[in-house]
Amino acid sequence: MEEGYILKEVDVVQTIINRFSSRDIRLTPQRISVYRFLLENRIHPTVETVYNALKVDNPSLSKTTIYNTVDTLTKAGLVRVVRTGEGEVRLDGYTNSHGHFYCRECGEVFDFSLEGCLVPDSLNGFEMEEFDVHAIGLCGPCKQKQ
Amino acid sequence: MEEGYILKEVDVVQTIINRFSSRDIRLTPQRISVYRFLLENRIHPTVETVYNALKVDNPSLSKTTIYNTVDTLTKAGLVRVVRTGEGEVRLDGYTNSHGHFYCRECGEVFDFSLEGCLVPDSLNGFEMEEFDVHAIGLCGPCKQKQ
DNA sequence: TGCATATATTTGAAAAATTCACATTATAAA
DNA sequence: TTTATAATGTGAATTTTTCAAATATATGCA
Repeated sequence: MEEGYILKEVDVVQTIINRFSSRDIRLTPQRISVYRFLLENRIHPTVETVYNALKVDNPSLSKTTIYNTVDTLTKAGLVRVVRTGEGEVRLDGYTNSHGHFYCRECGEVFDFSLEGCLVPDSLNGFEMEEFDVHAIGLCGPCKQKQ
Repeated sequence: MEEGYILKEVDVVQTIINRFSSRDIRLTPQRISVYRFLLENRIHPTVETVYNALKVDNPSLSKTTIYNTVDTLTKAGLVRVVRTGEGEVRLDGYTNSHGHFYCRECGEVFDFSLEGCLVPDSLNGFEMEEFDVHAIGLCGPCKQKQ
């Protein structure tokens, strides 16, 4: 299965196991639940949101573990840390190329396509490892309410 | 004079006075020195860097004033707050359109042109207020050293 | 020039987010 | 099952940013 796309629910856990195994990431319940939450909830949650959601089923879960897991999965290319223009840290379990729009009214983060946005060529001699595009403004619903 | 370009040293203070006055920003020595530092030092400094640099001539300067000033000048469109992909807050006294490249080795931030990077059209009904592009990687010098 | 008023600065404390050290516990491989 | 290695959880520490309140300053007007 190609990575970066929405998974059928029944496949999720097996997919996570495969991805972790192929990257030599140890399988722990905490890591699986964090990654699963990100794959099944495309809401660009904060660390706090993930923590609160998973604490319900695992009261001993610690926030440090979320930070550690995000770090591990980010380095493995399975998770992206998105920083909104206002500095909030949001998590994304999908690492295919896309931009992020942050609504300053409701706080929601929306994905958008980066077609037409070419990587600049004025950086000769530089080695680009990440390329991020983000926008701030009002989303459709919030714009209409005004 | 068009805004957003490098100023001759002799013009800087008068330019700052004009820009502040036309935006009803009170002229205080602290604000002038912060903005002047950003215009004369295109190094995308941190708040800490600005604070340390200006403290030399004004020992009673407080970091809160830097934060307040950055806030005021950002809202007035004279300063940009740049957040590197790694989350560091950097300041930029130039608000014309350009992207930012962060070197993860030396920490320097480089400007690059955004020509060819079109604002996406897949956001119909949204109101875009800011549009930021940033990259992470190795700058030329750091790449060669490796 | 001096006064009045609104605004800015400073200080120290507080809050929020993230990292750290270390003891405990769990995973994976033999 | 055993063992070595690695991950988790705890609480404290660090870092960055914000806040409230007292003091000081800038600006407009007499």
